[in-house]
Amino acid sequence: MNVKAERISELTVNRLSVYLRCLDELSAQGVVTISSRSLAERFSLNSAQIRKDLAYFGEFGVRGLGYNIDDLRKHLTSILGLNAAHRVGVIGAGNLGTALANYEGFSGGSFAVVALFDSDPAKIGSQISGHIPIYDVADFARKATEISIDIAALAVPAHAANFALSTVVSAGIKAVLNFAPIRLNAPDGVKIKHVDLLVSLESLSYFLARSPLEAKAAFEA
Amino acid sequence: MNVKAERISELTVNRLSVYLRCLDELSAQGVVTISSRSLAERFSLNSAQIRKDLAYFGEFGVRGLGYNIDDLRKHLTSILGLNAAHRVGVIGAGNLGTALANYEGFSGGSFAVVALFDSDPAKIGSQISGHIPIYDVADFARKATEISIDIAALAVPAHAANFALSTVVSAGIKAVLNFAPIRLNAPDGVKIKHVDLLVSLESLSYFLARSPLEAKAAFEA
DNA sequence: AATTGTGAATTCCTTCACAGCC
DNA sequence: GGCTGTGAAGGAATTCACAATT
Repeated sequence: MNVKAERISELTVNRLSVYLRCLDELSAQGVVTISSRSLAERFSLNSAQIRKDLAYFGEFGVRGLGYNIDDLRKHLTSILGLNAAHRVGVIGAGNLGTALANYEGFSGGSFAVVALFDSDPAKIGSQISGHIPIYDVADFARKATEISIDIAALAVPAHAANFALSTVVSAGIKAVLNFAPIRLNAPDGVKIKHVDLLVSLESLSYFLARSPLEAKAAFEA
Repeated sequence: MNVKAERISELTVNRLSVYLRCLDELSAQGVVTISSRSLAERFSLNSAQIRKDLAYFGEFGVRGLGYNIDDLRKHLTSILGLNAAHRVGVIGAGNLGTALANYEGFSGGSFAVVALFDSDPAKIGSQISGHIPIYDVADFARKATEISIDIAALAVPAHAANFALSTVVSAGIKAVLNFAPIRLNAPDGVKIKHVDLLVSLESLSYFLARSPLEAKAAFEA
């Protein structure tokens, strides 16, 4: 599948995911073909960027015509490893963990939250939405094998994140989505993606702090 | 404050946020001084990166000694615009919106969710955790002014995200945190940050799909 | 004529390496 | 001696621009 030996950058992979979602929507609208230019316009990207991103993996387009949407969707789905559904285990059955378990955005089908794990005896044994079980985090390794979890989401406070990480890593998990506002170091062979709300908010705050010029302009307008 | 006229990259700003949180922790532990090298080790970064990031804004260090932690915290807090608390309005009072309203990670104090907005009459008028009100999203502009919202978080399904964006933008909001899995285009003067769980998960999926190769390489080594 | 795929050019980001200072 | 601040070098990501193709 990976035609070029070259290492693919994370930025490229993230964009492929964005492209795929857009293609899904276009396909649902009955659009058959799209050019890199009109795809690029939807994300204010350069069209060469899109062609380069795709060209790492093969020649999916037709010169003069563009890309066949359903064909490209199949390729991207396969490249991103989305043919088989991934089974996500969430560590931490608090507000965030519960929201993840109920998140409708996953209904596309490639990801399913199959269990939550907590250390609170009051939560262990109950279920979210009547069908997603909450297990004891101490049983993570056994349950993860049993129910084939391949991605762990850490939805615990910062002080518990390192322990949660070592729990899932020693259970053999290779892919981790971390929501705790702390930088975790991935052991070799384990991929961690950080979703850090405080970084995002503080970056917005920086922008607001620096835009008095624009605010003033808007005020005078 | 911004000594250099140069434009600061988003990557730099994100890192400043990470540095600040680490400094807060060190300060709580009673550490007084830190060098760029030992700070860098905590994030597996290059120390020159940290010095460069800070040097955009001033000369905060002392040669031979490093940085005074409390001094640097004050500077970063000010640079990031965190002296005054930001008031966040959440559009969408579903699972995600509710989780945001209850999120303990904000308790640092710089951000407070002050209201939620929804279009569901069954939710409007009630409160989250007994103190955060849910208003009609149709009243957003009025309420936003009334309760001084300066950041909007979009916690709505993808199909509602564009409408939510135009609602908050026309109310004068300049900073938006978007959780909907769709790329929104920011109008001039408005900053949007995307928190896209599907992109993160699909990127993990890509890694999992490609790692048998690396596993094999590690085995052969 | 339109659009891809891609080498070359450019821009942006990171790292090196060292003068300057404590 | 140790560490910062920074110009220069190096590397990565993006954009340009055009030959190749339908």
